[in-house]
Amino acid sequence: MAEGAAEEGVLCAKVMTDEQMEVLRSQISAYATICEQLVEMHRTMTAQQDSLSGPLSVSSPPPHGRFGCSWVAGTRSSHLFADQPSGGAKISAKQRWTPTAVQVRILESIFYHGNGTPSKQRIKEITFELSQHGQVSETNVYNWFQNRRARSKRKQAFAAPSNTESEAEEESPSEKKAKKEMHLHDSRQFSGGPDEMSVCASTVAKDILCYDLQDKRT
Amino acid sequence: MAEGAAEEGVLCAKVMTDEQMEVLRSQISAYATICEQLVEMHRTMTAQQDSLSGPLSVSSPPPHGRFGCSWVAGTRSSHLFADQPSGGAKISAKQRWTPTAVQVRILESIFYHGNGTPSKQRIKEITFELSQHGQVSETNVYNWFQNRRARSKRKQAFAAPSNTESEAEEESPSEKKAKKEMHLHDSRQFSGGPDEMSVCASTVAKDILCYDLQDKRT
DNA sequence: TTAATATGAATGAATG
DNA sequence: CATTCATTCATATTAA
Repeated sequence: MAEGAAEEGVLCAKVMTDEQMEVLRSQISAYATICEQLVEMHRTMTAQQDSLSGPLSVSSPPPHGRFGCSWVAGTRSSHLFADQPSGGAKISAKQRWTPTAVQVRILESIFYHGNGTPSKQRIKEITFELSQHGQVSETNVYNWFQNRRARSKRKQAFAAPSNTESEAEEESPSEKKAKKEMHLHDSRQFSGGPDEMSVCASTVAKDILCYDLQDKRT
Repeated sequence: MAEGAAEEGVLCAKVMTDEQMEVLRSQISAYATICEQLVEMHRTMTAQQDSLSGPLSVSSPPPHGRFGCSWVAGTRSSHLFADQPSGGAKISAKQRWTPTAVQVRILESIFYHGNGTPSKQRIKEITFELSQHGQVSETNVYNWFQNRRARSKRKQAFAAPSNTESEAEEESPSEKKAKKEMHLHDSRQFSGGPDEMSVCASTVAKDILCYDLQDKRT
Protein backbone atom coordinates (compact mmCIF):
# COMPACT_ATOMS: atom_id res chain seq x y z
CA MET A 1 0.00 0.00 0.00
CA ALA A 2 2.35 2.65 -1.11
CA GLU A 3 0.75 5.94 -0.72
CA GLY A 4 2.81 8.98 -0.62
CA ALA A 5 0.28 10.87 1.38
CA ALA A 6 -0.50 12.74 -1.73
CA GLU A 7 -4.14 12.82 -1.20
CA GLU A 8 -3.75 14.22 2.21
CA GLY A 9 -2.82 17.67 1.22
CA VAL A 10 -3.47 19.18 4.58
CA LEU A 11 -0.99 16.82 6.07
CA CYS A 12 -2.71 16.63 9.37
CA ALA A 13 -1.97 20.05 10.57
CA LYS A 14 -3.71 19.06 13.68
CA VAL A 15 -5.62 15.96 14.18
CA MET A 16 -5.44 15.74 17.91
CA THR A 17 -6.19 18.21 20.56
CA ASP A 18 -3.66 19.02 23.14
CA GLU A 19 -5.67 17.26 25.71
CA GLN A 20 -5.85 14.13 23.74
CA MET A 21 -2.21 14.31 23.08
CA GLU A 22 -1.52 14.71 26.72
CA VAL A 23 -3.66 11.83 27.71
CA LEU A 24 -2.18 9.51 25.22
CA ARG A 25 1.25 10.54 26.13
CA SER A 26 0.64 9.80 29.72
CA GLN A 27 -0.86 6.49 28.98
CA ILE A 28 1.88 5.27 26.77
CA SER A 29 4.52 6.63 29.00
CA ALA A 30 3.02 4.95 31.97
CA TYR A 31 2.96 1.65 30.24
CA ALA A 32 6.47 1.96 29.05
CA THR A 33 7.68 2.91 32.45
CA ILE A 34 5.92 0.06 34.08
CA CYS A 35 7.42 -2.34 31.67
CA GLU A 36 10.86 -1.15 32.25
CA GLN A 37 10.40 -1.13 35.95
CA LEU A 38 9.17 -4.64 35.87
CA VAL A 39 12.16 -5.85 34.05
CA GLU A 40 14.45 -4.25 36.51
CA MET A 41 12.54 -5.46 39.44
CA HIS A 42 12.61 -8.92 38.07
CA ARG A 43 16.30 -8.77 37.70
CA THR A 44 16.86 -7.37 41.13
CA MET A 45 14.67 -9.90 42.73
CA THR A 46 16.45 -12.72 41.11
CA ALA A 47 19.70 -11.34 42.27
CA GLN A 48 18.43 -11.16 45.77
CA GLN A 49 17.46 -14.73 45.62
CA ASP A 50 21.09 -15.33 45.80
CA SER A 51 21.95 -13.59 48.99
CA LEU A 52 18.92 -13.84 51.12
CA SER A 53 16.19 -16.40 51.14
CA GLY A 54 18.34 -19.43 51.10
CA PRO A 55 16.55 -21.89 53.31
CA LEU A 56 18.12 -24.88 51.72
CA SER A 57 21.66 -23.95 51.36
CA VAL A 58 23.72 -20.93 51.12
CA SER A 59 25.84 -21.73 48.20
CA SER A 60 28.58 -19.31 48.80
CA PRO A 61 27.95 -15.81 47.78
CA PRO A 62 30.87 -14.29 46.00
CA PRO A 63 33.33 -14.44 48.83
CA HIS A 64 36.21 -12.24 48.20
CA GLY A 65 38.89 -11.65 45.73
CA ARG A 66 37.65 -13.95 43.11
CA PHE A 67 34.11 -14.71 42.33
CA GLY A 68 33.38 -18.26 41.62
CA CYS A 69 32.48 -18.27 38.01
CA SER A 70 32.44 -14.77 36.92
CA TRP A 71 32.65 -15.47 33.26
CA VAL A 72 29.42 -17.30 33.32
CA ALA A 73 27.72 -14.15 34.26
CA GLY A 74 24.77 -13.45 32.13
CA THR A 75 24.14 -16.73 30.53
CA ARG A 76 21.31 -16.08 28.28
CA SER A 77 20.01 -19.59 28.33
CA SER A 78 17.56 -19.50 25.56
CA HIS A 79 15.92 -22.80 26.02
CA LEU A 80 15.80 -25.24 28.80
CA PHE A 81 19.21 -26.48 29.43
CA ALA A 82 20.41 -24.73 32.40
CA ASP A 83 21.40 -27.45 34.70
CA GLN A 84 24.82 -26.63 35.61
CA PRO A 85 26.55 -29.01 37.91
CA SER A 86 27.87 -26.56 40.31
CA GLY A 87 30.49 -28.92 41.41
CA GLY A 88 34.06 -28.11 41.06
CA ALA A 89 34.56 -28.07 37.36
CA LYS A 90 32.19 -28.20 34.54
CA ILE A 91 33.45 -25.37 32.56
CA SER A 92 32.30 -26.78 29.30
CA ALA A 93 29.83 -24.11 28.48
CA LYS A 94 31.38 -20.83 27.80
CA GLN A 95 28.60 -18.50 27.10
CA ARG A 96 29.41 -15.09 26.14
CA TRP A 97 28.79 -12.29 28.48
CA THR A 98 25.40 -10.70 28.28
CA PRO A 99 25.02 -7.37 29.90
CA THR A 100 21.93 -6.80 31.90
CA ALA A 101 19.56 -4.01 31.13
CA VAL A 102 21.01 -1.84 33.81
CA GLN A 103 24.50 -2.48 32.70
CA VAL A 104 23.66 -1.56 29.19
CA ARG A 105 22.08 1.58 30.37
CA ILE A 106 25.15 2.54 32.29
CA LEU A 107 27.40 1.73 29.43
CA GLU A 108 25.35 3.67 27.00
CA SER A 109 25.35 6.55 29.34
CA ILE A 110 29.08 6.54 29.66
CA PHE A 111 29.52 6.14 25.98
CA TYR A 112 27.21 8.94 25.29
CA HIS A 113 29.00 11.04 27.78
CA GLY A 114 31.61 11.46 25.16
CA ASN A 115 34.60 9.37 25.96
CA GLY A 116 35.57 7.49 22.94
CA THR A 117 38.60 5.96 24.45
CA PRO A 118 38.32 4.89 28.01
CA SER A 119 41.68 4.37 29.53
CA LYS A 120 42.66 1.33 31.45
CA GLN A 121 41.94 3.06 34.63
CA ARG A 122 38.60 4.18 33.39
CA ILE A 123 37.83 0.66 32.34
CA LYS A 124 38.47 -0.50 35.81
CA GLU A 125 36.17 2.05 37.25
CA ILE A 126 33.42 1.22 34.87
CA THR A 127 33.86 -2.42 35.48
CA PHE A 128 33.51 -1.89 39.13
CA GLU A 129 30.40 0.10 38.74
CA LEU A 130 28.89 -2.45 36.45
CA SER A 131 29.77 -5.22 38.78
CA GLN A 132 27.26 -3.79 41.16
CA HIS A 133 24.61 -4.88 38.76
CA GLY A 134 25.96 -8.14 37.55
CA GLN A 135 29.06 -9.96 36.68
CA VAL A 136 31.45 -8.30 34.35
CA SER A 137 35.07 -8.32 33.57
CA GLU A 138 37.26 -5.58 32.29
CA THR A 139 37.59 -7.38 29.05
CA ASN A 140 33.88 -7.27 28.63
CA VAL A 141 33.82 -3.57 29.12
CA TYR A 142 36.70 -3.08 26.82
CA ASN A 143 35.11 -5.11 24.10
CA TRP A 144 31.85 -3.38 24.56
CA PHE A 145 33.33 0.00 23.94
CA GLN A 146 35.27 -1.23 21.01
CA ASN A 147 32.21 -2.67 19.42
CA ARG A 148 30.17 0.30 20.22
CA ARG A 149 32.53 2.59 18.49
CA ALA A 150 32.88 0.45 15.43
CA ARG A 151 29.18 0.01 15.18
CA SER A 152 28.45 3.66 15.41
CA LYS A 153 30.92 4.42 12.79
CA ARG A 154 29.71 1.88 10.36
CA LYS A 155 26.18 2.95 10.81
CA GLN A 156 27.24 6.39 9.94
CA ALA A 157 28.92 5.17 6.83
CA PHE A 158 25.99 3.17 5.68
CA ALA A 159 23.44 5.76 6.41
CA ALA A 160 25.16 8.41 4.43
CA PRO A 161 24.25 7.60 0.84
CA SER A 162 21.03 9.12 -0.27
CA ASN A 163 18.75 6.25 0.06
CA THR A 164 16.39 7.05 -2.71
CA GLU A 165 13.18 5.82 -1.37
CA SER A 166 11.90 4.66 -4.65
CA GLU A 167 8.61 3.08 -5.13
CA ALA A 168 7.94 0.00 -3.22
CA GLU A 169 8.64 -3.16 -5.01
CA GLU A 170 5.92 -5.60 -5.63
CA GLU A 171 7.84 -8.20 -3.78
CA SER A 172 9.22 -6.62 -0.73
CA PRO A 173 7.77 -3.34 0.29
CA SER A 174 9.85 -3.57 3.35
CA GLU A 175 11.44 -0.65 4.90
CA LYS A 176 14.92 -0.22 5.97
CA LYS A 177 15.32 -0.57 9.63
CA ALA A 178 16.43 2.53 11.27
CA LYS A 179 18.35 1.95 14.36
CA LYS A 180 18.16 4.48 17.04
CA GLU A 181 21.41 6.01 17.80
CA MET A 182 20.06 8.36 20.34
CA HIS A 183 21.08 8.08 23.87
CA LEU A 184 18.69 10.31 25.50
CA HIS A 185 19.62 10.98 29.01
CA ASP A 186 17.21 11.26 31.80
CA SER A 187 15.19 14.20 30.88
CA ARG A 188 12.16 14.11 32.97
CA GLN A 189 9.75 15.63 30.65
CA PHE A 190 7.79 14.70 27.67
CA SER A 191 8.50 17.52 25.44
CA GLY A 192 8.49 17.34 21.78
CA GLY A 193 6.23 15.86 19.26
CA PRO A 194 4.63 12.52 19.21
CA ASP A 195 7.73 11.07 17.79
CA GLU A 196 9.60 11.65 20.95
CA MET A 197 7.08 10.44 23.31
CA SER A 198 7.57 6.81 22.71
CA VAL A 199 11.25 7.12 23.20
CA CYS A 200 11.10 9.27 26.23
CA ALA A 201 8.58 7.12 27.83
CA SER A 202 10.74 4.10 27.84
CA THR A 203 13.66 5.72 29.48
CA VAL A 204 12.25 8.14 31.91
CA ALA A 205 11.00 7.97 35.38
CA LYS A 206 10.87 4.67 36.98
CA ASP A 207 10.96 5.46 40.60
CA ILE A 208 7.42 6.30 41.28
CA LEU A 209 5.73 3.54 39.52
CA CYS A 210 7.77 0.97 41.25
CA TYR A 211 5.71 0.76 44.36
CA ASP A 212 2.60 1.17 42.44
CA LEU A 213 3.41 -1.90 40.58
CA GLN A 214 4.35 -3.95 43.55
CA ASP A 215 0.98 -3.23 44.96
CA LYS A 216 -0.71 -4.23 41.83
CA ARG A 217 0.62 -7.68 41.63
CA THR A 218 -2.25 -9.86 42.54
CA MET B 1 11.80 17.28 17.38
CA ALA B 2 8.96 19.36 18.51
CA GLU B 3 6.94 20.01 15.47
CA GLY B 4 4.64 22.46 17.03
CA ALA B 5 1.17 21.83 15.81
CA ALA B 6 -0.25 22.70 19.12
CA GLU B 7 -1.91 26.02 18.87
CA GLU B 8 -4.52 25.37 16.35
CA GLY B 9 -7.48 24.64 18.47
CA VAL B 10 -9.63 23.36 15.72
CA LEU B 11 -11.71 21.11 17.86
CA CYS B 12 -13.42 19.24 15.16
CA ALA B 13 -15.75 16.41 15.63
CA LYS B 14 -13.00 14.17 14.50
CA VAL B 15 -9.61 15.04 15.70
CA MET B 16 -7.83 11.89 14.84
CA THR B 17 -7.68 10.01 11.65
CA ASP B 18 -8.58 6.42 11.65
CA GLU B 19 -5.06 5.50 10.93
CA GLN B 20 -3.75 7.34 13.88
CA MET B 21 -6.35 5.82 16.02
CA GLU B 22 -5.35 2.44 14.84
CA VAL B 23 -1.73 3.05 15.50
CA LEU B 24 -2.30 4.29 18.96
CA ARG B 25 -4.51 1.42 19.72
CA SER B 26 -1.85 -1.02 18.68
CA GLN B 27 0.78 0.73 20.64
CA ILE B 28 -1.14 0.88 23.83
CA SER B 29 -2.33 -2.60 23.41
CA ALA B 30 1.18 -3.80 22.92
CA TYR B 31 2.35 -2.11 26.04
CA ALA B 32 -0.53 -3.46 27.98
CA THR B 33 0.22 -6.94 26.84
CA ILE B 34 3.82 -6.65 27.75
CA CYS B 35 3.00 -5.35 31.15
CA GLU B 36 0.62 -8.14 31.71
CA GLN B 37 3.16 -10.71 30.77
CA LEU B 38 5.78 -9.15 32.91
CA VAL B 39 3.54 -9.00 35.89
CA GLU B 40 2.63 -12.57 35.50
CA MET B 41 6.18 -13.60 35.16
CA HIS B 42 7.13 -11.69 38.19
CA ARG B 43 4.36 -13.20 40.18
CA THR B 44 5.22 -16.68 39.14
CA MET B 45 8.79 -16.10 39.95
CA THR B 46 7.93 -14.89 43.38
CA ALA B 47 6.03 -18.02 44.01
CA GLN B 48 8.91 -20.10 42.82
CA GLN B 49 11.23 -18.27 45.01
CA ASP B 50 9.07 -18.93 47.95
CA SER B 51 8.70 -22.60 47.47
CA LEU B 52 11.96 -23.68 46.08
CA SER B 53 14.57 -21.17 46.68
CA GLY B 54 17.49 -21.52 44.47
CA PRO B 55 20.43 -19.71 45.90
CA LEU B 56 22.56 -19.65 42.89
CA SER B 57 25.59 -17.59 43.29
CA VAL B 58 25.89 -15.85 40.01
CA SER B 59 24.04 -16.07 36.77
CA SER B 60 21.90 -13.07 36.51
CA PRO B 61 18.55 -13.76 35.02
CA PRO B 62 18.27 -13.37 31.34
CA PRO B 63 15.64 -10.86 30.62
CA HIS B 64 17.78 -9.75 27.84
CA GLY B 65 17.67 -10.44 24.20
CA ARG B 66 14.73 -12.67 24.44
CA PHE B 67 12.36 -9.86 24.82
CA GLY B 68 13.92 -7.20 26.87
CA CYS B 69 16.21 -6.03 24.24
CA SER B 70 13.65 -5.95 21.62
CA TRP B 71 11.19 -3.61 23.05
CA VAL B 72 13.11 -1.75 25.65
CA ALA B 73 16.22 -1.04 23.75
CA GLY B 74 15.45 -2.14 20.30
CA THR B 75 12.39 -0.14 19.60
CA ARG B 76 12.25 -1.63 16.21
CA SER B 77 8.56 -1.50 16.42
CA SER B 78 6.52 1.15 14.81
CA HIS B 79 7.34 4.57 15.97
CA LEU B 80 3.95 5.62 16.92
CA PHE B 81 2.80 8.04 14.34
CA ALA B 82 6.21 9.36 13.77
CA ASP B 83 5.67 9.37 10.12
CA GLN B 84 3.44 12.27 9.55
CA PRO B 85 5.93 13.87 7.22
CA SER B 86 4.25 12.79 4.06
CA GLY B 87 4.77 9.26 5.12
CA GLY B 88 1.16 8.57 5.49
CA ALA B 89 0.37 5.48 7.44
CA LYS B 90 2.27 2.37 6.79
CA ILE B 91 2.98 1.44 10.29
CA SER B 92 2.33 -2.15 9.64
CA ALA B 93 5.27 -2.45 7.40
CA LYS B 94 7.58 -5.35 7.49
CA GLN B 95 10.58 -4.80 9.60
CA ARG B 96 12.82 -7.29 8.04
CA TRP B 97 14.27 -6.99 4.65
CA THR B 98 13.20 -9.72 2.34
CA PRO B 99 15.20 -10.01 -0.81
CA THR B 100 13.32 -10.62 -3.96
CA ALA B 101 13.96 -13.66 -6.05
CA VAL B 102 16.04 -11.68 -8.45
CA GLN B 103 18.04 -10.17 -5.70
CA VAL B 104 18.72 -13.52 -4.18
CA ARG B 105 19.85 -14.81 -7.49
CA ILE B 106 22.25 -11.98 -7.94
CA LEU B 107 23.58 -12.34 -4.46
CA GLU B 108 24.08 -16.03 -4.83
CA SER B 109 25.82 -15.49 -8.07
CA ILE B 110 28.20 -13.00 -6.60
CA PHE B 111 28.79 -15.17 -3.63
CA TYR B 112 29.53 -18.15 -5.74
CA HIS B 113 31.75 -16.13 -7.92
CA GLY B 114 34.22 -16.30 -5.17
CA ASN B 115 34.11 -13.09 -3.30
CA GLY B 116 34.18 -14.19 0.24
CA THR B 117 34.87 -10.80 1.63
CA PRO B 118 33.25 -8.00 -0.23
CA SER B 119 34.83 -4.78 0.67
CA LYS B 120 32.94 -1.68 1.51
CA GLN B 121 33.24 -0.48 -2.00
CA ARG B 122 32.09 -3.77 -3.36
CA ILE B 123 29.15 -3.64 -1.05
CA LYS B 124 28.16 -0.37 -2.49
CA GLU B 125 28.28 -1.70 -5.97
CA ILE B 126 26.28 -4.73 -5.14
CA THR B 127 23.78 -2.66 -3.31
CA PHE B 128 23.37 -0.45 -6.27
CA GLU B 129 22.84 -3.33 -8.57
CA LEU B 130 20.33 -4.89 -6.30
CA SER B 131 18.50 -1.68 -5.89
CA GLN B 132 17.51 -2.00 -9.49
CA HIS B 133 15.36 -4.87 -8.46
CA GLY B 134 14.03 -3.74 -5.18
CA GLN B 135 14.86 -1.90 -2.06
CA VAL B 136 18.06 -2.76 -0.37
CA SER B 137 20.55 -1.14 1.86
CA GLU B 138 24.20 -1.72 2.21
CA THR B 139 23.60 -3.12 5.59
CA ASN B 140 21.32 -5.69 4.09
CA VAL B 141 23.95 -6.76 1.67
CA TYR B 142 26.55 -6.83 4.32
CA ASN B 143 24.44 -8.96 6.56
CA TRP B 144 23.53 -11.23 3.75
CA PHE B 145 27.09 -12.06 3.00
CA GLN B 146 27.91 -12.51 6.59
CA ASN B 147 25.09 -14.90 7.05
CA ARG B 148 25.76 -16.68 3.86
CA ARG B 149 29.30 -17.36 4.80
CA ALA B 150 28.48 -18.57 8.24
CA ARG B 151 25.73 -20.75 6.99
CA SER B 152 27.83 -22.38 4.36
CA LYS B 153 30.45 -23.15 6.85
CA ARG B 154 28.06 -24.68 9.25
CA LYS B 155 26.32 -26.81 6.74
CA GLN B 156 29.57 -28.01 5.47
CA ALA B 157 30.68 -29.08 8.86
CA PHE B 158 28.33 -31.99 8.90
CA ALA B 159 28.16 -33.38 5.44
CA ALA B 160 31.56 -34.14 4.18
CA PRO B 161 33.24 -37.08 5.88
CA SER B 162 32.99 -39.86 3.36
CA ASN B 163 32.97 -38.34 -0.01
CA THR B 164 34.57 -35.71 -2.11
CA GLU B 165 35.91 -33.40 0.41
CA SER B 166 37.69 -30.12 0.03
CA GLU B 167 35.00 -28.85 -2.16
CA ALA B 168 34.24 -25.25 -2.57
CA GLU B 169 30.58 -24.79 -1.94
CA GLU B 170 27.35 -25.94 -3.30
CA GLU B 171 26.88 -24.19 -6.51
CA SER B 172 23.17 -24.46 -6.70
CA PRO B 173 21.68 -21.39 -5.21
CA SER B 174 18.68 -23.21 -3.95
CA GLU B 175 20.41 -26.24 -2.72
CA LYS B 176 20.79 -25.13 0.80
CA LYS B 177 18.05 -27.26 2.10
CA ALA B 178 19.62 -29.78 4.32
CA LYS B 179 18.80 -31.83 7.30
CA LYS B 180 18.73 -30.40 10.71
CA GLU B 181 19.92 -32.34 13.63
CA MET B 182 17.88 -32.17 16.74
CA HIS B 183 18.67 -30.01 19.60
CA LEU B 184 21.28 -31.53 21.70
CA HIS B 185 19.31 -33.09 24.42
CA ASP B 186 22.25 -33.24 26.62
CA SER B 187 20.83 -33.86 29.97
CA ARG B 188 23.61 -32.81 32.07
CA GLN B 189 22.47 -33.78 35.42
CA PHE B 190 24.25 -32.45 38.36
CA SER B 191 26.77 -35.13 38.80
CA GLY B 192 29.02 -34.76 41.75
CA GLY B 193 28.32 -31.52 43.41
CA PRO B 194 29.81 -31.96 46.82
CA ASP B 195 28.39 -28.94 48.47
CA GLU B 196 26.70 -26.33 46.44
CA MET B 197 24.27 -28.23 44.40
CA SER B 198 21.21 -26.14 44.60
CA VAL B 199 22.09 -23.94 41.77
CA CYS B 200 20.20 -25.65 39.09
CA ALA B 201 16.73 -25.43 40.42
CA SER B 202 16.25 -21.76 40.26
CA THR B 203 17.95 -21.53 36.97
CA VAL B 204 15.58 -23.95 35.46
CA ALA B 205 12.66 -22.10 36.85
CA LYS B 206 13.81 -18.90 35.33
CA ASP B 207 14.32 -20.49 32.01
CA ILE B 208 10.86 -21.84 32.01
CA LEU B 209 9.47 -18.50 32.80
CA CYS B 210 11.46 -16.84 30.19
CA TYR B 211 10.48 -19.30 27.62
CA ASP B 212 6.90 -18.96 28.55
CA LEU B 213 7.09 -15.30 28.25
CA GLN B 214 8.67 -15.18 24.90
CA ASP B 215 6.30 -17.71 23.61
CA LYS B 216 3.37 -15.63 24.52
CA ARG B 217 4.32 -12.63 22.60
CA THR B 218 2.01 -12.57 19.71
C1' DT C 1 -3.42 -22.71 15.08
C1' DT C 2 0.78 -24.56 16.25
C1' DA C 3 5.31 -26.30 15.28
C1' DA C 4 9.40 -26.32 12.62
C1' DT C 5 12.52 -24.27 9.67
C1' DA C 6 14.85 -20.51 7.05
C1' DT C 7 17.01 -16.36 7.34
C1' DG C 8 17.81 -11.25 8.35
C1' DA C 9 19.73 -8.83 12.06
C1' DA C 10 22.26 -7.87 16.61
C1' DT C 11 26.30 -8.36 19.20
C1' DG C 12 30.21 -10.29 22.18
C1' DA C 13 34.52 -11.79 21.15
C1' DA C 14 38.60 -12.65 18.15
C1' DT C 15 41.96 -11.34 14.73
C1' DG C 16 44.89 -8.04 11.62
C1' DC D 1 41.07 0.59 15.24
C1' DA D 2 39.09 -2.13 11.34
C1' DT D 3 37.02 -6.48 9.97
C1' DT D 4 35.49 -10.84 10.67
C1' DC D 5 33.67 -14.80 13.16
C1' DA D 6 30.44 -17.18 16.02
C1' DT D 7 26.31 -17.38 18.42
C1' DT D 8 21.93 -16.06 19.22
C1' DC D 9 17.56 -13.62 18.62
C1' DA D 10 13.42 -12.36 15.90
C1' DT D 11 10.61 -12.93 12.27
C1' DA D 12 9.00 -14.77 7.68
C1' DT D 13 7.64 -18.74 5.64
C1' DT D 14 6.16 -23.23 5.33
C1' DA D 15 4.68 -27.72 6.99
C1' DA D 16 1.81 -30.67 9.95
